[in-house]
Amino acid sequence: MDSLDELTHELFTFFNGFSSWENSVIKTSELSVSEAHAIEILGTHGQMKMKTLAGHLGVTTGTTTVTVDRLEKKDYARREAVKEDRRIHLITLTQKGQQAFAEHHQYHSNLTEQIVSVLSSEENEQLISILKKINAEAF
Amino acid sequence: MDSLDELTHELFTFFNGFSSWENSVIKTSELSVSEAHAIEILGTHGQMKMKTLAGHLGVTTGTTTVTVDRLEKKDYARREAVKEDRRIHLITLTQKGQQAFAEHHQYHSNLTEQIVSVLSSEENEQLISILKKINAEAF
DNA sequence: TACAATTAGTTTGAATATCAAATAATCATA
DNA sequence: TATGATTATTTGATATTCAAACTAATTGTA
Repeated sequence: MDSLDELTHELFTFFNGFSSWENSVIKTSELSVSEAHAIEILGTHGQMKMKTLAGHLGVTTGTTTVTVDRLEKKDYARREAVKEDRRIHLITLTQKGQQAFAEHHQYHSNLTEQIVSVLSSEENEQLISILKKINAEAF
Repeated sequence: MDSLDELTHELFTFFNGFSSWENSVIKTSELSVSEAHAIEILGTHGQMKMKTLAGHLGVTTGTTTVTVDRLEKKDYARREAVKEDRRIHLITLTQKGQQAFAEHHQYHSNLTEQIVSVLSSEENEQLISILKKINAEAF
C-alpha cells in the first residue's frame, strides 16, 4: 500500500469515527441532527439571516425555514426583525439555545481530551500545526 | 485560548470541512447519502448480514431494510440466502455497486492528494502516524 | 420431541428532512 | 412609479428514520 492510500484510509477512518461519535452525542439530546447543526452554526458565528444559515447548513432556505420553526417552537432560537430591510429575519439563539450550544461545546472538548490523551505533547503540537495548515488551505 | 480549545476548534473545523466535501461529492451521484454510506461500508468490509450493516450505519434494521430495498431496486446490491441459517440474508455489492464504490474511493484519493499538497513530506509522515494512533486508541 | 425463548429481518405508522417550484413581501433602480 | 431582484415562506412530493408489532427460523431445554 502506498503512502497516499494509507493516508486516505486513516483519514476516512478518522472521519467516520468522528461522525458516529457526533451522531451518538446528538442522540442523547432532545434535538434532531439538523436542529443541532443549526445551533452549532449560530453559536459559533452569532446571529445571521436565513439565507446565510441555509448556506452554512448546505440546504435550501425552505428547509431552513422548517428547522428554525422547530427551534423557535422549542425555544432554542428566535427570529428578529431588521428595521433597515424588512425582508430579512435575523436568527438568534435564546438563552436556552446558548445553553445547548455550551453543552455541545463541552462534549467537543471531552472528545479532544480523549484524543490528546493518546498523543505525546510533541504529537499534539504537530497535529495542531498540521490541521491549521489543512483548514486554511485545503478545503 | 489554551491549547485544548485551539485543538478542539481545528478538529471540528476540519471535520466540518470534510463533511461538506463528502456531502457535495455524494450529491453529484444518483445515490442518496444513506445509500452511499451503505455502499461504502459494503465495499470496505465485504458482504455482511443486515444486522451488521445496520450496526455499521448506526441505524435500526428497519431503516436498513428500506435502504437495501432501494439499492437492490437500482441494482447496486443484492440479498443472498444463507443455507446454514435461513433467517440471514447476506448483502453483497453487484458489479454496478462495486463500480460505484471504486468511483467513490477515487474521490477520496483526490481529497487526500489535495490535503497532502499543502503539507511537507515530514508533516505527511507525522499526520499518518498521529491518525493511526488516534484511530487505534481514541474512539 | 415439543414448546418457550431468542434472533433476523420486514412491515407499519408517525415524525422529520429535504427539494424544487410557486408565492408574498420588500427593496433597488431605471 | 413600474420592473426586476432579493428574502423568506409555503406547498406538494419523496426520502429518512425510529419504535413497535410482526413473521419466520433457530436454539435451548424440559
